[in-house]
Amino acid sequence: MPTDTDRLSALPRPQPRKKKLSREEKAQLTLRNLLEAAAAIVGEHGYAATTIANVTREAGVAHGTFYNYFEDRQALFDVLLPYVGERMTDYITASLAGVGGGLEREVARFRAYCGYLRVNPGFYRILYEAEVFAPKAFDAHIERLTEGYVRAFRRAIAAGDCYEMGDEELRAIAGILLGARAYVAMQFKDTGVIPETAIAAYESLMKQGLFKAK
Amino acid sequence: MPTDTDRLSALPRPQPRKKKLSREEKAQLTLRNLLEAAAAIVGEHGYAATTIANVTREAGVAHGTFYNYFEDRQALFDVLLPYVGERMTDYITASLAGVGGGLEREVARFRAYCGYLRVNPGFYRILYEAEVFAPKAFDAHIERLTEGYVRAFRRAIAAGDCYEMGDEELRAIAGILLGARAYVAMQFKDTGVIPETAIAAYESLMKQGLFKAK
Amino acid sequence: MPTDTDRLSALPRPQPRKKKLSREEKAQLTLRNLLEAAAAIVGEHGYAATTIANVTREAGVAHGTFYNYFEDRQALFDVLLPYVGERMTDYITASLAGVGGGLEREVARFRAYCGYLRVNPGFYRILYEAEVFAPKAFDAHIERLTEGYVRAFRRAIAAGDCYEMGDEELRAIAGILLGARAYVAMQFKDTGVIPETAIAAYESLMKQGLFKAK
Amino acid sequence: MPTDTDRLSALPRPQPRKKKLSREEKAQLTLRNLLEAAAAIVGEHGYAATTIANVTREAGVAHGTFYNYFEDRQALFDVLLPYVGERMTDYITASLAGVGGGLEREVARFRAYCGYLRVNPGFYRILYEAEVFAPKAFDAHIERLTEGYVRAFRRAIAAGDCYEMGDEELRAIAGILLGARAYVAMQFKDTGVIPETAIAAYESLMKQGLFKAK
DNA sequence: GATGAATGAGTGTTCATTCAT
DNA sequence: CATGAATGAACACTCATTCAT
Repeated sequence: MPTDTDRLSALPRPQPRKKKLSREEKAQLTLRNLLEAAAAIVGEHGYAATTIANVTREAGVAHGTFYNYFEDRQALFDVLLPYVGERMTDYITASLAGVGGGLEREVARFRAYCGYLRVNPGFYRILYEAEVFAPKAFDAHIERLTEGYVRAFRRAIAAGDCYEMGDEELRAIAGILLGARAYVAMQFKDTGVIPETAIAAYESLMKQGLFKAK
Repeated sequence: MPTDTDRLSALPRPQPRKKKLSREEKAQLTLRNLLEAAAAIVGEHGYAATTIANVTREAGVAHGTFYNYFEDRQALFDVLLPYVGERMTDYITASLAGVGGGLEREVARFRAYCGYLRVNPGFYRILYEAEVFAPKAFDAHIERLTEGYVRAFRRAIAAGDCYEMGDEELRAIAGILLGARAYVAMQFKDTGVIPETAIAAYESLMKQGLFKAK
Repeated sequence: MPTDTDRLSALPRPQPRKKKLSREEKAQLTLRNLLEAAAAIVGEHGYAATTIANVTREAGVAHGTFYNYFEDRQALFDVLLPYVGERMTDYITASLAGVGGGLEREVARFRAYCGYLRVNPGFYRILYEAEVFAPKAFDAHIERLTEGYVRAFRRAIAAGDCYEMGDEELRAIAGILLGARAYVAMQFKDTGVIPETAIAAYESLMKQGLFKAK
Repeated sequence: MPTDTDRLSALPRPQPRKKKLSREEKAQLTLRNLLEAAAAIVGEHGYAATTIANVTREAGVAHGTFYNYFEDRQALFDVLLPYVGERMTDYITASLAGVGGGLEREVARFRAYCGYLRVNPGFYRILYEAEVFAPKAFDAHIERLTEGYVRAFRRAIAAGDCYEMGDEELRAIAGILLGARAYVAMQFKDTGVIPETAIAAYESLMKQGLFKAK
């Protein structure tokens, strides 16, 4: 069954200018419609409220068509976070182009994440409910971000911007920063406003810690 | 309907000297049984798998008895996190008795939290799935912890252990620390081992931040 | 079990002026409260919505107390229409005191029925839903009214006011008049207004029939 | 949801010449089966005893299939009386073909109604319990019959067979006749025998009224 | 006789999944 | 491949009735 993540990266490809879509192109379009429908519904109402009937109705296809693209409902859930998660990291990567290193870059990353959430508020539910409804995808997502963080830290250490640490510690730090990000996002999920005080507090913590040396 | 949190705190009451339990005492016991059963099931299998039939079977009462104590399933969910959350904070408070202030105390708090999770692994799911299944209880729990953190920081600032900050920043910091705690817990939820490297990384972050001053 | 109709007629008896009620008086009061509560609930929401819990709550007694007065829910239903039906016929009988005979009296009866319904709108549901929920009581009520009608017709015939008819025909006529009454009541159950055109039409029908002789 | 009455009239459609039923034809057949099953059960045991499980078992379909055709149980109830009511009026209309006008026609109508009930004894419960379980359908049914009556009276008046009356009075008369019909039906619902005395009494009432002019 | 907690059978409704067309 | 009707297991919730206190 064609539910692997691999297939996702080959998905939409800005359609050429032909009018008639080939059979495979139509299939890709249907898959895309299903995923976008699922993203919209999960983002707004959560995984639990995301029924096959809802998704197919939103996607404009027949109920049974769903099962031509996904083994079952869980397969959709397992693939949804990778699908939207990639867009999120792409956005952040793009936002960081040209930004310096060390603290400045980390704060920019934090800010970019907040900005993404403001424009894509549904991403919050897709991500954080995934821990319950698509735990494997959630773990993979976290693992992917953690590894990205570790690489970034390695570069920052090499550049002398960051304190020396071993890989295990770096992974722990990455987890801490991801958690920080998540909870700050949670706090402003209702308002939708980027919380400047939170960003300032985050920056201060990154820069000097919380407690004075004795 | 008797599902308010208030009633919970009045729950067990070391029984008076009668052998036979009075009607009210038996009712309190039944409520306790239902809550403990729910905590066990949610902790192990999550809210979604927590059916009324499961809970009542585990509690040793009839199916319908559930509805003498809770308006509906959601009412149970709404009350479960307060019920177990109070035990968690009590445990941490007790663990901190006699511990000094500032960094040392914060690290001890982090360690105590990890220790509580190791002994009560179910708490993790009860807490973190609550964001999905009992959002109000979740928000209230976070708010309670945040306020506790802000008070602790205020004391640390007064003692000169902690950098000066306004209330808004303190709340942001509290959120960051709660998030850090959550994600570290998540990372070792499967192994159940206290992650000493994570504690060391946490301590280092609290002490000096992550990035060197230029 | 004490649910027979006989007991009803011995019910409340304007209480004497004693302060302390004797045991039996208290029991009679409770029975009365249960019946009035049931009448209020059935009248407003129908038999189907009339649960034991509702009735006892409205009557201000414990749930289990119900079963000291009625064998089961059906026993209450079986006794409710006799209870309120007697009040209705008493009212109509009183309204007819001093009214002449023949057509005039029948029209006054019709009018009195409409008047009773306006003041006791709940009676409509208690009566007409009884066909479904308390069929025996309903049949008995209809039989009682039918017999009353037959006696009245006999008197009218004896007085020369009414065409001659045998008992079977009189019973049929009684049914027709009861049905007419019911449907007219139904038509104005929402408005609550006495429908003068309907009364006029009824009178005309009683007086000359509907179709001209050829 | 396809529960509108409109769809009902389009139901059976003498099947085209295919042997295999098309998908839509099978769906129509399923809907028919559900309605006939419901009519049988409601007619025999009443709405209250009509469970989804009963209906689907009788119709020979799976429990869940019911919800492909009706939003919920109430939607079935709301559509049942229109479904059978149309058959009843068709029968009566057919019975009146060639019958004269005025009194003769009205008596024939009454007789036809009794005849329909004898052959379709379930109709009685479907109709008269509808006041409780499907009040909107009941009101609509009554309104439809009332309008039919008013039209018939208008014709009779034009033909000089019937006393002059305004529309409001005609509606009242229609209600009276419907009520009469209902109560007479009720009186012989158990025996199933057409009550010739009742028909004679009805005719006499229509012809000359009940009370002699003074 | 009053109380109200406990009981459990019964029912409506949902929805993922299948499969004939 | 697309369709959408059929399926049936599951589940939440109700409520009349019982009975120990």
